[in-house]
Amino acid sequence: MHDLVAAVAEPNRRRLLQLLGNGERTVTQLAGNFTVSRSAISQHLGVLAEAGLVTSRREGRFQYYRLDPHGMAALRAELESFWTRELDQIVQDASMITRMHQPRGGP
Amino acid sequence: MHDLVAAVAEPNRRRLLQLLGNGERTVTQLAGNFTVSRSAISQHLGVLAEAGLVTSRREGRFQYYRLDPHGMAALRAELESFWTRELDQIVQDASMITRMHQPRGGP
DNA sequence: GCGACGCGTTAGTGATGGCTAACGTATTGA
DNA sequence: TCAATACGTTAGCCATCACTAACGCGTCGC
Repeated sequence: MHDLVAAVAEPNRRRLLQLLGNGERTVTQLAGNFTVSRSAISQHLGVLAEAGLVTSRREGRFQYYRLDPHGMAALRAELESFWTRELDQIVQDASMITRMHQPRGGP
Repeated sequence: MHDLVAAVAEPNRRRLLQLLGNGERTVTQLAGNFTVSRSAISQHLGVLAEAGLVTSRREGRFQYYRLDPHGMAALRAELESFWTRELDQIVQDASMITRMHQPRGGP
């Protein structure tokens, strides 16, 4: 995977990271939350590991995956370096317009 | 493109959005910042337009592209909904560790 | 009208992605 | 020892991607 952002472009992988936000999980535990096969999840975890976003630990038959804080920090840094002040200004304009079109109690 | 985040997974497209953060640009103006062909840039712009992140306006021979505030807001919302409090906590742990390893004037 | 310009579109190609099915391996409990 | 469990790996398939080259179309200046 040529890019940290590309690693989280896949929705299932994003969901995996969110699940791992609650702590260590085994592959089977994680796979229980998806409709795709356990093999697919294992491969997604491999991608996330190669990207440095997760690490794993062996315990008996179980392979526990957890988030890698360094990798996650790097991802956050890359996202923030992308999201410049200019882009933020554009979004603020959008919320202005939204409020204009929905004057009562917008988000 | 099946996903807003996937639309910005491509580095050239991220760069396009950043360039458009400075205001409207023509295709040739944008393409001047890249090594790939103008056709490639045009296709990337097409992807961004289909994702609702940019709009375009015709003026004579020139096609001006600009950011779409609504789409950019949607992208921001999706990124923020992904980046939960749990993930943020993990990253804070990482910065703690970083400071422990580089005690003097870390980022 | 005519050539130069700005741009979109298309065809084609090589690479990559996501998935399933099947197999292999280590571990556990009986 | 044997079956079940947990997991990785592989092969193979189909879809999608990023890109270039080539063409076509509208627009502008002359």
